[in-house]
Amino acid sequence: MRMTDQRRTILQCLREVNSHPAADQVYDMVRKTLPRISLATVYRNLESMAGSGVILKLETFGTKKRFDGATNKHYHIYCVECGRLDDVSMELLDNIESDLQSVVDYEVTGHSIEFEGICPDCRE
Amino acid sequence: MRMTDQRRTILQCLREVNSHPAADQVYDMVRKTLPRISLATVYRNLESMAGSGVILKLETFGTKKRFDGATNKHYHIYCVECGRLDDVSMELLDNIESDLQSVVDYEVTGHSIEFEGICPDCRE
DNA sequence: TTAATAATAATAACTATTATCAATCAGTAA
DNA sequence: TTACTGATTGATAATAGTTATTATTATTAA
Repeated sequence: MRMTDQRRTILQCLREVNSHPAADQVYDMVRKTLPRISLATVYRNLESMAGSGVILKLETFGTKKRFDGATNKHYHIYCVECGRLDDVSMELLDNIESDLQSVVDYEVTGHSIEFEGICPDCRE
Repeated sequence: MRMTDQRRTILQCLREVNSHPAADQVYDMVRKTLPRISLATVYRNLESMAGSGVILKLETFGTKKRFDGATNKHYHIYCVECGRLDDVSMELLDNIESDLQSVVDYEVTGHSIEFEGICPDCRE
């Protein structure tokens, strides 16, 4: 994988926020540095970096895919009012995968937990 | 909410399978009984029934929304190879919501756990 | 320096879903 | 029963998010 300006800038943007932006939001951020970048380039690179494990792709909230510059596994909470997504500082439940493995025919390879709720702002 | 043939048939189809079909799969099933039903009607009714709690909408796997005729809360496991989605018989972790509530500013209203893995068929 | 390869920008195409709207229907009330 | 009225329908256009295509540009290897 070649390190292009576009790829470097996308990664930089993702790493300097602690939100979990969708592709169009990353596009807006990156355009401040590279105004001529194509939206397709953003999608392409987010996808390939997620594939190689450099970033994390979150397919679990709302309709858009979200991306996360932090690759350490953690859980999330999602605001049902505004779509805001925050990290949750809760220790991982590692044992539930092996618990499940003993009762299911699948080969269990992972799990994720999403909480939902109403964020401080939306509670007025 | 008026009880139309369309609505009744959609609900019936959902209840008689234990898979978690997406809208287009529901459409295919329903058309065996009502060949002239519109895809939009299927979407419309799935959405309204999910809104009123008659069925469950699962927004968490892949790109399509999945629907579940069973409304009792339970966890799921998703095959990363073929997209198959199965119920998991594991007791609900009710306490994790209150655990989280004490460390987060959100008003926590729910949680879901998704496991992923490789289903028996895809392991060959 | 040239040939091969990879990545890009622009945009067309695609998939899933939602909105629009005239026609029809279900449920009630006479 | 029949008439009424708003809910629902089918057909289809529109939209949102994403992916594919393609000609062009940049990088690497020979």
